[in-house]
Amino acid sequence: MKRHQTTIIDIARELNISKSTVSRALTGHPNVKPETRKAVLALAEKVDYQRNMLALSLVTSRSNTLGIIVPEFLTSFFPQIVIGAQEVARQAGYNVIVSQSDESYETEVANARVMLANRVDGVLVSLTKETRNYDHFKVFQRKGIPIVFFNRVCEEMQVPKVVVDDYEGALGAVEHLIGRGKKRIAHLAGPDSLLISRKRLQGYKDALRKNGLPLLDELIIPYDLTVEKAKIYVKHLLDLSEPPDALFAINDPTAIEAIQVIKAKGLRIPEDIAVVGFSNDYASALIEPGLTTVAQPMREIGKVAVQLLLEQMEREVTDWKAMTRILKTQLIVRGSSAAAYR
Amino acid sequence: MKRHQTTIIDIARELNISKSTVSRALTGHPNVKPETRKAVLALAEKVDYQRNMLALSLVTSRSNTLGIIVPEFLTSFFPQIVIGAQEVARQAGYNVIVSQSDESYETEVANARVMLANRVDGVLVSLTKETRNYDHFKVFQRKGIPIVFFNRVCEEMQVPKVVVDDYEGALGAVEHLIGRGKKRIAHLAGPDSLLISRKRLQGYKDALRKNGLPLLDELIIPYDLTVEKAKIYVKHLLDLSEPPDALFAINDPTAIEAIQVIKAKGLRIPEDIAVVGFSNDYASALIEPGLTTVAQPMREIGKVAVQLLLEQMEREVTDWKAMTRILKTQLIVRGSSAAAYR
DNA sequence: CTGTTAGCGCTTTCAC
DNA sequence: GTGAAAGCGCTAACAG
Repeated sequence: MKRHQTTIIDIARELNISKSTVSRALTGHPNVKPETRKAVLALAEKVDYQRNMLALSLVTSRSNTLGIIVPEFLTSFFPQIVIGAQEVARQAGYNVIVSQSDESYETEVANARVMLANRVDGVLVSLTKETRNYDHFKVFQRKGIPIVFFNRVCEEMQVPKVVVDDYEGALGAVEHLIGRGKKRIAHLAGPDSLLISRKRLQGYKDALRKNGLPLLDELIIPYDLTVEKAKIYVKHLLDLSEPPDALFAINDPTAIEAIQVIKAKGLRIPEDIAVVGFSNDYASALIEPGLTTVAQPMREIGKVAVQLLLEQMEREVTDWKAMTRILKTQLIVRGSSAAAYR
Repeated sequence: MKRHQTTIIDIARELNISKSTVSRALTGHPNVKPETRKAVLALAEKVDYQRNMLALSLVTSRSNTLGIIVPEFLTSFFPQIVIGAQEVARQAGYNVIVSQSDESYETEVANARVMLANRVDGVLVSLTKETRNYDHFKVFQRKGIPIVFFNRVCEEMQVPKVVVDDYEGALGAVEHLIGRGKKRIAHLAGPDSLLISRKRLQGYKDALRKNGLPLLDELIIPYDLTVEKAKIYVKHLLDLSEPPDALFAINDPTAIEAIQVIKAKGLRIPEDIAVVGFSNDYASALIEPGLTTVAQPMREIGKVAVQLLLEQMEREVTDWKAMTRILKTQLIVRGSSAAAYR
């Protein structure tokens, strides 16, 4: 089915002028007689003319589009970041293509191809938990297309990154638990491939160390971030001969799952076992008890990432700034760690 | 900053053949000598050649892109639909551009423009709660670009629509409450502009009527779906001289807000007042008590919508099928309406 | 102020 | 099997 969309040629013919003049009138070029401009604008409006961005992109070799690749879309975390990103992008006159990789490396590679084929002017990326090879992103660098990582960043690439202070956040969260008198604090950690996992783990470890608590291997469980595994490992922890009296989870979905398991087992939160999560997802204020968590400024992450991207786009190709912007987190104390907050 | 991306001309020059041949080799045209093809493919791979979809789109006047316009991105509802939609779109070889309108009519109009300018081959739309004028979507029809509405549909346009059975869902939910012995059932309804609001309201009314319960105006409160208003109206209901013994909310965020307010007031759920929501958002299983709700098949909605869109795209322009696909809902009973389920 | 021309990267006749 | 040429819709010199 071949459609014919109205073009500047149609308008030119109708008005007996050249298409250049129509183009100029439409783009606000100064050198156009007011009446001519008025006539063009009126006709364009009348026939629902929409400038063909594809053709424009071809001639300017800029698509005016930014790509965003996120690992998943299940909780509100990444959608919130996308909202922030879209806001800044739109203000700067850019469209946004979003694709989610379903935590699959293959899909991520395919998504990167799509972005490339659609000639995005820049791309924002948060990696899947599977990604260990970054060739599909290095291509962007080679082609001079700016790339900015956020949240789940690629360490080996020298490009701008936006993260939160995972180490500080984790440290503060665990010290908070220690402050509530907890002594056997377990950590459900993320996969070692993700930098956020390692940073948060480090924060956990240093918090224990600083406060003279022993670091017990049996209380540190790295896992793959799936709900099913979370459930299994929490059960495992509770069944230890000497179970933990607190649990610091790598993220909120995990912490929430933990709370369900703990409650099902008839234990009291936070008296028997306290729980702290990470991110302050929408759901964390809703569960019972409320989840104490390290809040991340989601929208801000999206905004800053786009700003960094726009800055890169105005630069020369070779001049990559590999700075990392670290945003602050904030501990939000709720009932899962402090009975008074119930 | 002008970048040079590798083109078929570069490859042709390198191999001393014409760009036509390169094009043929790349697209799998039969009339290419095997060796030539092999050489082209090898070089393309080596230089990270990515076919420029913009140029392709220009010549084929198809962008291979579908647009999705959703009203918001705050809960998991629309993101889930997007996931389903992307899945089917990808399988059919289409990319997806997503934009969210922030429940703002203005933004929706802008988003529609973007889709048009980017020459999407088809568009999926769910309206904002503000939208009363549909000119920005009628343009698609006039230009012969297929459009499919889902969830929040436009009644006055003769195009395919995907909805769930809001009437049946609401009816079943309210009858469930009646079955639990509730007699003064309030309804926090959505704005009258949305068909889903009216359908669900109708289901509510008919359920009361069928069961010989009075229809009380003071117990029906249409509102604008904001969290703040939800809170105010729930408080208002609880302060009535004769407060309701159950609450049917237009959606889950509203129901969840209601539960918070009711608990804060020290009333028991479901004994003093039962609550039922709509959609089965991620959070509804997490709150305490669990929220009884009318589950919608989110991913399925996205999938079916894209299927309908693809069907339209294979048709002649004029031949619009205005069928409405109605998907089934399922009542999920949890503690907010039935103590036994706690 | 306006028209003419060239060209962005690609596919697609039409020749050979 | 391959090349030459035209054209998708638009902008950007270059002339007038």
